[in-house]
Amino acid sequence: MPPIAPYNPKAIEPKWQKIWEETHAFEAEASHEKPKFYGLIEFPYPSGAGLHVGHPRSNTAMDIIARKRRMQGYNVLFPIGWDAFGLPTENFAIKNHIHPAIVTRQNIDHFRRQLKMIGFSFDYSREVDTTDPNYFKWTQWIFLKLFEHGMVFRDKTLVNYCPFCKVVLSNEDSQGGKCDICHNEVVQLPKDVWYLRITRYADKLLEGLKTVDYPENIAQQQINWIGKSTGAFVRFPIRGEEETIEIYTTRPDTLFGVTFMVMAPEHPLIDKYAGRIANMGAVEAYREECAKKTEFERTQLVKDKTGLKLEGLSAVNPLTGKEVPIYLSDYVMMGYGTGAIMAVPAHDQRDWEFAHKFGIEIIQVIEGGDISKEAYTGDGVMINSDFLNGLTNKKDSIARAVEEVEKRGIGRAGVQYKMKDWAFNRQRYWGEPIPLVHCPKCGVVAVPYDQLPLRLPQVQDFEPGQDGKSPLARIPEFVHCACPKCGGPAERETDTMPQWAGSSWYFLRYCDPHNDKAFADMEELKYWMPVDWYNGGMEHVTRHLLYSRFWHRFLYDIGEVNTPEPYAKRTAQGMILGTDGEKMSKSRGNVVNPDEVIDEIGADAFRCYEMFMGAFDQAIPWSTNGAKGCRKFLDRVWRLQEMVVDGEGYSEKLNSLMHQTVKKVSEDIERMKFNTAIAAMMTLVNEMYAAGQVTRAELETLVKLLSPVAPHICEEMWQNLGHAEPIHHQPWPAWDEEALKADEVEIAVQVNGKVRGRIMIPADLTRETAEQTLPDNPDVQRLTAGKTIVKVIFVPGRLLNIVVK
RNA sequence: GCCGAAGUGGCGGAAUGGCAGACGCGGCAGACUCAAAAUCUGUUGGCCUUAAACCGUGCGGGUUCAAGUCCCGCCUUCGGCACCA
Repeated sequence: MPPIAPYNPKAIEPKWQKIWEETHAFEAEASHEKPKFYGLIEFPYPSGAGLHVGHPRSNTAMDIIARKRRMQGYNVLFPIGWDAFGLPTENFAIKNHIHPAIVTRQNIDHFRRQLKMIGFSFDYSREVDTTDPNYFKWTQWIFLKLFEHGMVFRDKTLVNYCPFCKVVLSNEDSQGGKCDICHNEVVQLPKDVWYLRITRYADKLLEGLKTVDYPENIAQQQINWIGKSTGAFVRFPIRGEEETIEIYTTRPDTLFGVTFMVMAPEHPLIDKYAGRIANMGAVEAYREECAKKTEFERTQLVKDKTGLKLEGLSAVNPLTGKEVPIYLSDYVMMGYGTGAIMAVPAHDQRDWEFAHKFGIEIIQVIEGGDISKEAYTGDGVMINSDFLNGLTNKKDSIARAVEEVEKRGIGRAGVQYKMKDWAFNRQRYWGEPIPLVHCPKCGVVAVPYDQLPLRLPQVQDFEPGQDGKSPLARIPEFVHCACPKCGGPAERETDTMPQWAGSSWYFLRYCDPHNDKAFADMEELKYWMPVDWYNGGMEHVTRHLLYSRFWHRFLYDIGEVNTPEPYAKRTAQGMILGTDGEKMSKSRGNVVNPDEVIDEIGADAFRCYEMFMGAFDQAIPWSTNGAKGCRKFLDRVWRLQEMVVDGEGYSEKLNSLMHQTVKKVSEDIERMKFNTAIAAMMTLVNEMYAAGQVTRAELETLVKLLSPVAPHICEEMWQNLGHAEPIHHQPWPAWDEEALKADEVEIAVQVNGKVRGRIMIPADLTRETAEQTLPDNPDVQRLTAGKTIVKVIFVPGRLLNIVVK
C-alpha cells in the first residue's frame, strides 16, 4: 500500500457530517417491519453557556449503542429535542431586554451546531421543542386530562416570599433563608397553589419499579422519595370535648408509653379551641417565630427543640384513659401525617430530646437500652403495656395493637408517604400557560380542548409582578376572557407550569412529532414504546423520572398509551469533573469547552476519550493529556492503512485475538463498559503493529468495531478500503467461540497459593488429567522438590496450585 | 441520622473467588534527526546496586488451597434524602 496522507479530522469530520445529513442517514424508518430500538437521552436545556464536556458523555454512550443497533439490523429511534422553558433563559431575557423566545432560538441553534459537530446520530427530523406551541398544546392537553380526571386541585401552602423584592422565590433561590437577589430575609407566606395528585399514584409507581430494569441505586432513590410507611391512625379525645385529635404512628404498640402529644404550630384545632387555651398569647408568639423560620432553620438546626405547652387544653390516652398534656413544636410538620403526634419519649429520639428539655415523664414499654441516656429504638420484650406485655416481636406487637385499636373504634391501620403532591405552578412568564379560567359563577373551568394551544401573550416586561404574581397578570387582554361554560366575564389563570411539565412526556412526542390530531398516533406508540434504553444523569433519577412515570401511568390508565411504564431500562452516567477533581462550574473556572477540545484533537478522539476515561457510571476528572492519548490511538489506527497486505480472512497469528476482541467489544458495549471495550481495541492495534502487517479482513473488522465510538474516521477508512456503501449500515461483526481457543495456554504455578512459576500446557487439558499429570512436570517438580504434596488444584486456563507441607 | 456508591501505582483506571496493576496518561532509556517535535522500540508498584526473597488493593479480624473480590467490625470520601412520627 502506498503511504497515505496524515489523519486529518478537520477534513474528515465535516465531510461525513454533511453526507449523513444529506442522505438522512439516521432518520428512523417509517415502516414497522423491522424490530425496533428506541434509545433515549435526556433532552438538554439549551442554556446560554452552550455544552460543556459533561453533556456529551450521555449522548456518546447512547450514540454508540444506537449505532451498534443499526448495524445489528434494528430500526432505531434516537431522537433529540429541547427542554427550553425555564428560569435561566427568563432571567437572561429580563437582564438583557430580549424576548425569551429569541434567546431560546439562539441557544438551540448554538446547541444543535455543537451536537452536530460531535457527530451524534440523532434523528433531527423529529426534533421537539417544549416552547413550541405545537408541542405545548399537548402538554396543556394532558394537563386538562389530569384536570378532567380530578388529578388537579388547589390548596393553600406556605411559599418563600421576599418582602423587599415582592417576589415568590423557589427553595433554590432562598437558600439559608436569604433572598438570592437582595439578601434580605425571606418570610413564609400562605398562597394558593395548583397541585397534581401524584400521591394517588404512589403505590402504582412503587409497583411499577418491579417490572423495569433500573439499577439498584436508582430504584432505591425512587422508593426513598416515595417514602411509604405503614402504621396506624389513632384518635385521642380532647379532654372535656367531643372532638378528637388524630395522630399517625408507625408504632401503635407503644401507645402505653405516650406521655405527651405534640401538634404542629399551624394545626387548625388550635384556632378552634383558642378560647380554652389559657396561654394563647404565648402560642401566637411562638407561631409567629416559627413562621419566620425558613425551611433551612427548621430542618438543619435539629439539635435544639423549641415549643410550649398548651395550658387549659389536654387530651386523653384512648387506651388508658390517662390525661396527656399537649405541646406545640415545629419538629412536627403540618405536611406529613396528620400534623400531630403521640410522643413516646422512651422510644423515639426526638420525643426523648423534647421530654428532656421540658421535664416530661418517660415511660419505657420495650425492654432494652438505657433510656436515661437516649431513646431505645431497638427490639425487645413489651412491658408496662397491659395486653401487649410479653410480646417479643415488633411485627406481632404492632399487629396486636392495631387489632385492639380497631376493635375499640379509636383508630385504624393506615399508610403514609413522604412524597407530597406536586406543586404545579410558577409565577413566571417563560412556561406553559395553565389552561384554566376562574369564573365568578362557575368556579374553575377548563379551557376547551379546541382552544389549545393557549399561547403566551406578547409582553414587554418579563419581571415577576407585585405580590408574587406572574407577569401574565398584568396583561388585561390575556386575563379577561369569557367563561367557557356560561359565557360571562371571567379571568384566566395567570400562573404557568413548572419546567418539569414539558419533560414529563417528550419521549411520547418523539414517536410521532408532527401529528396535529393527537400527541402521538396509537399505532406509532404501539410500535415504538416503551423506550428500550434511557440514559441520563443521576440528578434526574428522582423527580424527573418519577414525574414522567406518573404522567405516563396516568395516560395508560385513561387509555392514551399502551404501556404502563415508559422506560424499560434506565442507566445513568457519572459526572465529568474539572481537571482539579471538582464539579465543573463557571465560578471555579474549571469548565472545559468541547469546541476547543474538538478543535485540537477532533470529534472522534473527543468521543473516544469521553468513553475511555473511566467507568461510565463513575465521576471522573477531565485530563487533557488523557484526551490526547486517544488522538494518538486514532492516529495509530489510521496508519494501519499503510500496513494492509493481501490475503483472505484473518492471519493465523491474529485470528484468536480478532475473535476475542469482537466478543469483548460486543459484550462490553452492552454493559456500558466502554472503557474496557476501547482498551481491547487498543490492545488489538498494538498487536497489529507488533505483527508488522494487517490483512484487509482484520482491518475491516477493527473499523466496524470502532465505528460506533469514532464514526467519522471509520467511515473514511471504510471508503478507502474500497466500499461504496457507508459503514453505518454494515452488519456488526460476529465471533466464533471455537476460534477463541488457542492450542496451548500459559498457566501460573502456585505453591501454597503463591505464584512460583509458569508453564505451557495444552489448552484442552481436563481437570482430572491435569491434577494427575502436572505434578510430574519437571518445571513443577523443581518448585515442589523435597516437600510433600497435600493437594493439587487446577483451574483450566488459569493456574495450578500445589499445596505442600 | 437514613439510603446508595466508592476507597487499588506518580495519575485515570483493569481484574466470572484463581497470575493484582489490563489499557491509557506521565516518567526513564534507546532508534530516527544537525536538532527538536512527531513516530517507533524497550522499560516503569515498593524495598534493593542487581538477583532472589520480602512487602503491597482504606484499617482490624475471619472464611478459603487461593481474597481487591466473600463474611464480621470500623475509618474516610462522594451522591441523594433528612425533625417523615
